[in-house]
Amino acid sequence: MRIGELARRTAVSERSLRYYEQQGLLTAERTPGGHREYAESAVDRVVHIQELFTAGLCSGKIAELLPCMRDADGGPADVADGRLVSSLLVERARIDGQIAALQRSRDVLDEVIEAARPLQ
Amino acid sequence: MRIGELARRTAVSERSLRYYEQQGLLTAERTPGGHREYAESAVDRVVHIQELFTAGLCSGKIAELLPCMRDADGGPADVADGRLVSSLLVERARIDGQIAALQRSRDVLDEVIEAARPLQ
DNA sequence: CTTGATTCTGACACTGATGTCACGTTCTAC
DNA sequence: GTAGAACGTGACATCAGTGTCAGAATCAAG
Repeated sequence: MRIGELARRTAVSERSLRYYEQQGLLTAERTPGGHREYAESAVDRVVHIQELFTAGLCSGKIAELLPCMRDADGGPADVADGRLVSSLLVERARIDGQIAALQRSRDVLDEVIEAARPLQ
Repeated sequence: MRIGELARRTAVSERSLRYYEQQGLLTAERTPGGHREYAESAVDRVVHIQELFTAGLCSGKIAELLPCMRDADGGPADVADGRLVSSLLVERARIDGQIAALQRSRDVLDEVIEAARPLQ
């Protein structure tokens, strides 16, 4: 499929898809004229990329991580080395902290929302 | 206490504390010479602010929210109106989605980390 | 009073993903 | 082959919080 369709199907802008490619997160064949031609599996991959971005990983980390992920079509192409694992452990701790902060914040929001309920 | 001590006790830079004040998130008395003098409760407040920032709220939303929060020293100074409540419900939904994404990402990380375990 | 640490304001830089615009090329369907 | 949609690249802008620096003023202690 081409970039327009991929953008539509993933709800990610064409701009971002090109950026992902530039960062080494996403690859595409090219038509003779130079247009990108994506495999079907690109949809899943873009979803994964978005999730990891949402989780606060930067593109560099995602680029290291992706080859080690079990893709929709097949097993992982690579296994993390020690350096990557230790950096992933750091990310994992950060994510845990962020989940905790989000839950606390959600509780705060709930409290404020609940306090306003009688007035609604 | 002064800004240096507050920065030390909250592990937030002086730069950020001044920024919080500029955004209306934090207030301070001033010495005759113009130096900021913080109340003891500022520590808790900064912690709250940081949590909300971590949760992805922008300073504007935090500024609206803070007066409605139960502070360490006393009840909420204000109650959210309908407009604020509905915007908080949007934030809440966003936070829920973000927690879910973080958990999925953490699972992905765990999978990659686990796959590399035998090699450690 | 003097000295050194702290604080003040203001300005500019950065980060990193994304938006947007310009201008040229390719594709598709008639 | 031609019109219009879709795509290509490159450049610059944006956001929001934070870092950093300069130069001046204040504070606390000797």
